[in-house]
Amino acid sequence: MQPKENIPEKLLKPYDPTETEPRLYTLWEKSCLFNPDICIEKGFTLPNAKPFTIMMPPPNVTGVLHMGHATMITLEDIMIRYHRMKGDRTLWLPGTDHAAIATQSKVEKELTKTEGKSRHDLGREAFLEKVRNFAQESHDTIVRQVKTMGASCDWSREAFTLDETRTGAVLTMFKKMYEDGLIYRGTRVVNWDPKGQTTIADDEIVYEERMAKLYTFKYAHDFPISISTTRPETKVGDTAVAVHPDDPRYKEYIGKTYDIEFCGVPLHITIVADESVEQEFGTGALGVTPAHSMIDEQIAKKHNLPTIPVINEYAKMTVGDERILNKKTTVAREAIVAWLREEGLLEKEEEVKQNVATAERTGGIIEPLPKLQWFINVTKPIPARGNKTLKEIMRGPIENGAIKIIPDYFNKTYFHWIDNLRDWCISRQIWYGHRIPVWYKDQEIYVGITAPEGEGWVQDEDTLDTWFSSSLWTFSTLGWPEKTEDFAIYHPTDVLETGYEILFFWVARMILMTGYALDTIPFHTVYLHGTVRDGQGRKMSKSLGNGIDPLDVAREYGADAGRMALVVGTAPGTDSKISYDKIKAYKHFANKLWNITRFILGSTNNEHIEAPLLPSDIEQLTKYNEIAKDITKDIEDYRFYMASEKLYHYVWHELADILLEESKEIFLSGTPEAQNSRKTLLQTLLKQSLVMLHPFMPFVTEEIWSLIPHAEKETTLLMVTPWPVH
RNA sequence: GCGCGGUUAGCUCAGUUGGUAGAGCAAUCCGUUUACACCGGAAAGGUCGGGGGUUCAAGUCCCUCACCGCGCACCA
Repeated sequence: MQPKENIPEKLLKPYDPTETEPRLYTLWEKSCLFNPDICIEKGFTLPNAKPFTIMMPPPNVTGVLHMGHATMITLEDIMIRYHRMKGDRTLWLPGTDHAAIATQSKVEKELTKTEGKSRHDLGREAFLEKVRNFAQESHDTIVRQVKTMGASCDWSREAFTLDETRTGAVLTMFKKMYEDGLIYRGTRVVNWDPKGQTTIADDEIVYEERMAKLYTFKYAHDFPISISTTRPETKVGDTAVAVHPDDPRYKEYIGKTYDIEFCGVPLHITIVADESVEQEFGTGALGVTPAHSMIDEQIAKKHNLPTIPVINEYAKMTVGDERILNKKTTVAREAIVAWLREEGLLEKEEEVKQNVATAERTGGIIEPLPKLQWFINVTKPIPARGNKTLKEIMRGPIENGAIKIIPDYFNKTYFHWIDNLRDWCISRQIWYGHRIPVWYKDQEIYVGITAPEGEGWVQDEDTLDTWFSSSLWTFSTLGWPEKTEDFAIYHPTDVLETGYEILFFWVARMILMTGYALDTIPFHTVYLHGTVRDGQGRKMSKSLGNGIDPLDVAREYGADAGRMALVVGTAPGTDSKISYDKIKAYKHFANKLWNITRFILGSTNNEHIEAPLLPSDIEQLTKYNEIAKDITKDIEDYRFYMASEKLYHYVWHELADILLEESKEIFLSGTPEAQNSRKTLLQTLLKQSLVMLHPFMPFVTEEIWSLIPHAEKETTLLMVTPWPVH
């Protein structure tokens, strides 16, 4: 008998996530239980409970969130909800990143497109106003998306990398590092992006393989050595030719100097010997252009060679006659090749594959230029840290296991990166970001949080690399440099969950800043997720039109389904594929839970039943407890892909397919004792399953929880119901 | 060039300390008896990339080769 009149009406229809999810999120928010203080106040968390903290990697305010963000939100919410239910003092602090270059270039592009203006037409303040508006809109969209996915983060503590508190932290850190001699200003060849009109960091460069021509020629007829280059136009800035000291072909020329005229430009070339020159490559001789190549700059330094800049910030030539002066490098290249041909100096021309350095954000081709910039010295011993260098500070916690990276094979990649690390150029010639807190007056320099007293001080025009502020994230979010209670309780944080592609950009630099400023680590565990690809394994991109919008997923299938699809079968560090087929499967699963509930409520007349269990049913409960323990272990060990799959399997193929099916027979012809025992069992197993599924599928489980009968001691909100396994 | 992954059922991927392989999706057959067709049942499908080694025992450890992907560097 199924007395339908006792079943809540909505349970008689299929589960409807679109109606349920927004309603429940509002309910959760109203309860304020995303805030750990309130959890303590209401008695769901003990005041002396162990803290568990995750700082949400702040999404860039450049637009909307994609499936990668959805993965991040899902994994973090799983951990957070699990720990909250376990009774930990659980804080998940959300925020957004101003993403300096990315955001500015987006607004600039839009400005050019719609109004045909550049940022200089508007001026610094007016342009910044536009960027701020854009960032605000983008922020609001992002917050909506994060909420749609069910993230149980504490909005009362929300942070932005460019808000007042975070700016205070950034400026304080800059000053501190400057005073410790770790931040310095110097002229060095840097990666200049002519399109974005700014320097960029080494790891903001994307290499694109292209075909290029490698030209072999002599500077002049009376010059003894041939050289090869793909960039003949830079040769007007050459001050030396480097050869290997053991190369018999060139030994006799080492130390000699030559005065020549190269396409109308007088050159003074010294032949130097340098071990770094490969004898087998090209002619075995390297034309040294100290101003426009990082390698050449090093050679020039070693041999005390002069540096002659010949290319400006717009990638135009600054020397020569009308053939090349003020011409774009590419145009000048052709002019010089034509001249070489005319003069009969060109010996060889061959097609080679070449990696061209381009700027990640603008796509501009990088022009190495000598520029006066601010740098962080990563190899200077720091007395306050036992004379360790920043490189060593970054290396230490990974080496000694204080920070664990999951999966651990990323350790090697991490060390490899540190080994190749050069000083970090932190100044950017853009407007959106933290302006460098340095003021100049004549020969004087002032570094401070606020402008110096007195007349005539001019602030540095540049802003800081966006990763400078991101690297303070685990503690700037807690109010540092103020000695806040939050900081005392929640730092170091527990887990940093992010994509492996920003291991160096961000993770390493957080370790650097935290080690330097606080002499501790920012987090104990780094969980790296892979890139989410489409069903065919392609990266999701706008141009391919294969992106999946998390909001669409929530609307069509429910956020729960999207979350499960992102987590089941997704091992850390490994790229995963997502398709609507997979998402649909978990929508069906939510509905399965719904129907299981309907059956159980129908069979128990929607009453809470606590009857003695028959031995066979006790056995079922024991079996469940085993599985629950196993799943809890999986969660503790960050195997969310396994935990979620096991839960899915248990609910569908044990609880539904076996237990529910055999219950039908019991309810039809079993003894009253057997019936009551089974009713108790089913109710217990359903509730336990809901509890354990909650971190993975928070909405449908919370909704069912609100529809089923409970014992008096049970809490009304599933999200703060205690985890059954300890 | 240096380094890191991957190669397991048609597809996507699991396989935690070595004990002769698992899930989802798809495909096949049967079933609509009141939780659910967003369903149930059944069967099918893999010499775990090739080769070699260690071991009583290897997808799992070691060596080697091949292919795919990625990172870093070089890019005269």
